[in-house]
Amino acid sequence: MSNNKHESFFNDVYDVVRLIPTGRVTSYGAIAKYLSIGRAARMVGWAMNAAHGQNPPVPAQRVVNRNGMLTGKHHFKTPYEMEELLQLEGINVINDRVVNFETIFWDPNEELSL
DNA sequence: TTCCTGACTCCAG
DNA sequence: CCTGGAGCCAGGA
Repeated sequence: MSNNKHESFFNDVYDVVRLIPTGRVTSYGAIAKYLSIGRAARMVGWAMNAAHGQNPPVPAQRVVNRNGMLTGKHHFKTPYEMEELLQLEGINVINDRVVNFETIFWDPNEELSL
């Protein structure tokens, strides 16, 4: 990943998100921890806010909060898009929450070797 | 410059 | 189990 400060921070986040396998999800906090910014999980969400229109695309729908809830759904084109994208990838969502979250959770801190 | 607001988490009651 | 406060840090007013 890059060495620069905040400019590359967004790109670092995007890179990690792009590595999330189809059918899996991770959390803002897990990404923050992986990027060594510890508790600044909000920044990951902030980065997602600017992730629209990136090339290659950033699968922001695969990033949810620590409980598997789709807290960012309102930031998509429509409030249903996030859920729909996940369903297309085989991820079930009920009541704004990822079903079987614990099982399909993908932790960059474990899946990616530092 | 100060104040406020988050696509978050953790911890104390 | 639920609620509130604090930490986090970048931007906008």
